[in-house]
Amino acid sequence: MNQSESDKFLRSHCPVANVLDLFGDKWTLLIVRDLILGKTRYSEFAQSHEGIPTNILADRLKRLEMAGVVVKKAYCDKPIRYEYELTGKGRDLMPMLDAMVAWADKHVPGVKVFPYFQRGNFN
Amino acid sequence: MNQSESDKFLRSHCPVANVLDLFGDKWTLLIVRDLILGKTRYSEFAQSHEGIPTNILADRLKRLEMAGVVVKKAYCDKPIRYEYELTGKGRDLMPMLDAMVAWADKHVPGVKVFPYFQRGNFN
DNA sequence: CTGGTCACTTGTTATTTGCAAGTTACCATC
DNA sequence: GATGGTAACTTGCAAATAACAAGTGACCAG
Repeated sequence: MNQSESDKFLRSHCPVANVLDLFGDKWTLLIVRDLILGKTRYSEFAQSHEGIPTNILADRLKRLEMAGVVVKKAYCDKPIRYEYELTGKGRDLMPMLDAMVAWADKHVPGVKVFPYFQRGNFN
Repeated sequence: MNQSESDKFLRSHCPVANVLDLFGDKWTLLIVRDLILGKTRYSEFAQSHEGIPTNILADRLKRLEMAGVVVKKAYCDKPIRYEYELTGKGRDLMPMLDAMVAWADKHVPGVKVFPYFQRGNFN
């Protein structure tokens, strides 16, 4: 999708709205979180505690790939198997996740911040 | 809602998942954005460029109020009219919005960062 | 008493989600 | 070589959610 094409579907030129167009749902950023935590495979994402439905997972991975946030590579030829990893664009989401973790840590009772996300690990 | 009650509905103890349970949709953070930009009334939120449907707006304001992110006050008795404003918990979302703005500014072509959100205005 | 504003609510249709099951392509064991 | 298992998906369908249009109630102004 080039810029003029994608422009046709922009809700607005607001940066917040544009982030929400890609990440504004209950699952997409959980996949990004898993990628940051070192997971790379479909089955690993599917096994995360929140229990993402597999059709949603496949759809979100496709969208993230199209958006250039992740890349899909074959890690095995026979049988063909894939792994996913964050691009630079994807890794640049870390400050956003960091801010989310900080907010939840302060305001949501009962959350457990896993070590990787503890404040200071992002930059 | 007390903690034991809310715990029953937690998808997980992950901070990211908890933020998404409240803000993981296409509209909620746009209302927060508008509040940060100084808007306070239902009609002002409804007039924002993205065109939020009014039933969604009413629903999201209710959820934000229940979550303690905004407070609703009468600014007029006859006829009774309300205005909304962010609580401390709501203002603490600013680093998250800031990170979203920074990401979009860097990675989404065609976004226009309004002055209030320019890097350095948050703290 | 007619028209207009504000803050919603209601009804209906369209879209998205959630869940279960099925598929394809292999490898490993009996 | 039949049975079972894993990985990475896809498909079908019911249920939940969202979008759009219209309606409501309480006022105020001319």
